[in-house]
Amino acid sequence: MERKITTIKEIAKILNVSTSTVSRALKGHPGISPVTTDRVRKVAGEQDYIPNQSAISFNKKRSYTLGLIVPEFSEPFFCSAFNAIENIATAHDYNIIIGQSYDDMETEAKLVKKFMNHRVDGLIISIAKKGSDYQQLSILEKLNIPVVFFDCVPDRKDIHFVASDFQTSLLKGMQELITAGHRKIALINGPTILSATRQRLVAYIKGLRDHNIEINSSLIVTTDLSREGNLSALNKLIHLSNPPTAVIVFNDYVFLDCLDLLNSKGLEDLFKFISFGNMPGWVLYHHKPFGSIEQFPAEQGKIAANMLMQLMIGKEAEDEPPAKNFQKYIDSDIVFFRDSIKADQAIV
Amino acid sequence: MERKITTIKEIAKILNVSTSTVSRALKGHPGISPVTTDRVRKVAGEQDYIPNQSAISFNKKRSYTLGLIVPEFSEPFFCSAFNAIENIATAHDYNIIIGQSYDDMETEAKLVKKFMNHRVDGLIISIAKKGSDYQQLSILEKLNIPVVFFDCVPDRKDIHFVASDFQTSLLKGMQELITAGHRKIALINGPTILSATRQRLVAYIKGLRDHNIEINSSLIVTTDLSREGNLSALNKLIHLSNPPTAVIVFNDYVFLDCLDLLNSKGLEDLFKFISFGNMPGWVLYHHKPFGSIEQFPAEQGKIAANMLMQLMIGKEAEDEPPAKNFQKYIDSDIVFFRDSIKADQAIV
DNA sequence: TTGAAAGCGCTAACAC
DNA sequence: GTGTTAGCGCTTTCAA
Repeated sequence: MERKITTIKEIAKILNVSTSTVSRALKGHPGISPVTTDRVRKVAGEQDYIPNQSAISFNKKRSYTLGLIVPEFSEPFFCSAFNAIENIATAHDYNIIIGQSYDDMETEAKLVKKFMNHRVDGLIISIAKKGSDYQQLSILEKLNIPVVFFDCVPDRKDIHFVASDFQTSLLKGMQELITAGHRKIALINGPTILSATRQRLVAYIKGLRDHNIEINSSLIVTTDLSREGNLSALNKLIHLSNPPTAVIVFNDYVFLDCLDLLNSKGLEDLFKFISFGNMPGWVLYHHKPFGSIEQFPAEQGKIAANMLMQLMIGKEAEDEPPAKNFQKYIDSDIVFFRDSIKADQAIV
Repeated sequence: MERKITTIKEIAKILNVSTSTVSRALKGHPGISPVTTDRVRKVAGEQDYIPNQSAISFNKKRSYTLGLIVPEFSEPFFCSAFNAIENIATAHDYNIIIGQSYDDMETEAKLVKKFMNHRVDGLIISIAKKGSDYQQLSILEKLNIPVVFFDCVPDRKDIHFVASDFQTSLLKGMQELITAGHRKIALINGPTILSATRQRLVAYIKGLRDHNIEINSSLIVTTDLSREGNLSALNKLIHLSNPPTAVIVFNDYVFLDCLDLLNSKGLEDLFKFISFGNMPGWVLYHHKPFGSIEQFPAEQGKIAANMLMQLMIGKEAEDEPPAKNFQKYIDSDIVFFRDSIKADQAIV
C-alpha cells in the first residue's frame, strides 16, 4: 500500500536516458537540450518526483541547515530573533534546526553534538547563562564551521558576534532621572554569572559618577530572576531607612513583578523604573515604566543570520576564512513614558 | 586547514577490522566482543568520530525528523505547544523542523513540500486559518506519512487530531455571568473563515438559549483581529442604544485592546469580559477579565506529539495503519477572577 | 548534448 | 564474532 517515491533512476529508465541527464535536466543545467529537459520534467511531474534532500546533503556534504541555540524559546525576545533568522534562512533556502539550552551548559553541549551529527553548515547561538565556557564549541572551530554569537556572547575577540550595547541608553535614562531630580537610584541586577549583569553594573556606576553621585551599595541588590527573588530584592529597597526614588531593574519580568508588589501595598507611586525590554510592544503599552531599553532582537537576529550566510557562502566559494571577524554592537534605544506617573495608570 | 571528520571506514582501517564491525561496535551490538567494542570506541574517541546523520538517514530512509507547522511562532500559544512537542521529540531522539504558515495556504503548501524533500517521518500541524483546504497534505497521505492536527483542525473524520473543546467552559462562563444578573451579553467574534469562530458562535447561542435569553443580533459583532478591528467592534457595542453589560471576546488580544479603549474613555466599569486565553499566565495576572478560558497549548502539544510518536513507531514496527484514528478533544478550563471588579484594578 | 561510472558514509543481509 | 558485499539516491568528473 505504501507508495514509493519515484527516484531519478526510475525517471531515467522510463525515458531511456541516463540518471545524470535527468539530474541535470531537473535543475536546468544548460548543457541539456530543451527538448530533453522538458521531457524529463514532464515525467517527473507525472511521477510526483520529490527530490531526496537526505541524499543530496549526503552527496554534497552540505546540509543546507543552520543550527540555532537559544536559552529558551518561550522568551519573546528569542521568538523575535528566531523570526528574523528564519526569514533570512528561508530566503537562502536554508533550514533551521533549533535547540533550547535552558541556560544549561551541558544541554548546550549536547545540542552542539547533535548539530554536528547533522552536519549543520553554521551555527547561531546565544550562549547559556549558567557558566558557558565556550569549550563545547571548539569542535566547530576545528572543523571550520562558522559560528555567530548574538545577544549573550562570550568575552573573546576572535569570534563573530552581534550584541546590544545598552550603555549609552542606560546613561541616557539615568540622565533623565537625574534631571527629574532623582538622586537615590537603585539597581536590581541579575545573577552575577551573567556578563549582562556586569555590564549593567558598570554602566550604572558610570552613570552615577558622571553626575557626581556617590555610590551607595545598599541601593544595589540582586535577584536570581525568580519571582520570589524579584520581590525580595524590591522589598529590600522598600524597607531601606533611606529608600531610593528610582529603580533600574534587570529586565521587564522583574519590572512586572515589582509592579505587582507595589500595587498590592498601595505604593504604586513609590518608584520610577527603568527596565530592559524583553516584552513585545503591547505589554509595555499596558505597563509603562519610566523608561524602557529596547534591544531589538529581530535586528540582532537579522544581522547574525546575514553574517552567518556570508560566512557560509564565503566558505563555499573559497576556502579562506574572512580576514577579520564580523563584530557588531547594535545600539539599544531607550523609550521614555513620561506621562506615566503612577503605576496604576499603566493601563492607558 | 579544514580537518575532515573521521569516518567509520577510516576507523576500520586503523584497527584492521571491517566497517560493519565498527558500525556494530559503535552502537553496542551484542554480537561484537567486548574487547573489540572497546578498541573501536577508543579509536573513535581519539579520532573525534562524529556519526554522519545525513548518511544514516539516507541509508535507513528515515530522517528522524518531524515537521511542525504553526501559523506564527510569535504567539505564546504556539511557543508553549512547541516546547511541549520539542521535549517529547528530544526524548525520542527526534528533531523538529519548523515552519510558519502565517495563516497562508500557499506558504503552508510550500512548507509541506520542503518537509517532503526532507522526508520528515511525520507532521504536526495547526492549519492555516485563511482557507486551508487540506489538499496540500494529500501527498503525505499517499506516502503514508502520519499527520497529527492540533489546535486548528480541519472538519474531517478520517484524521488524527487533538483540539480544545471550549463549549463547556464557555457555557460555564455564561452561566456565571447570568447568575450575576447579566442578561445582555455580547460576543466579539473572529473572522468567519475560522472554525473557532463558528464554534464560539454556536456555544454562545446555546448558552443564551439554555437560559431562555433571546438572541439579539446587534450584540454579535466581529473583528478581523487587528487592533482597529477590535476597537471598532467594541465601539459598536458601546454606542448601542441598549448596550450589553458583559462581553465575550474572541481572545486575549481582543480583550487587551478593549481594556485600552475603555480606560481611555474612563469607562473601565462598563463591561465584564470573558476571554479566550492565548497569553502566558503572568499577563492575566496583570489584566484580569471576569473569566478566562484556558486551552492548554502545552497539553495539546504533548498529546499531539505522543500521538505522532505512536504513529511513527507503529509504522516502523508493522506496516498497518492503526485501525482507528487518534482523536481527542481536551477540555478547556475557565478561570474566574471574581475579585476584579474594575478594569483599572486589573493590575493587582 | 549525453552517458558511464565512481562514490559520498553508513547499514544490514548473508556468509563464514 | 567478524567480514563481504551490495546498495540507499544523487552529483559529478570524465569520456564520448
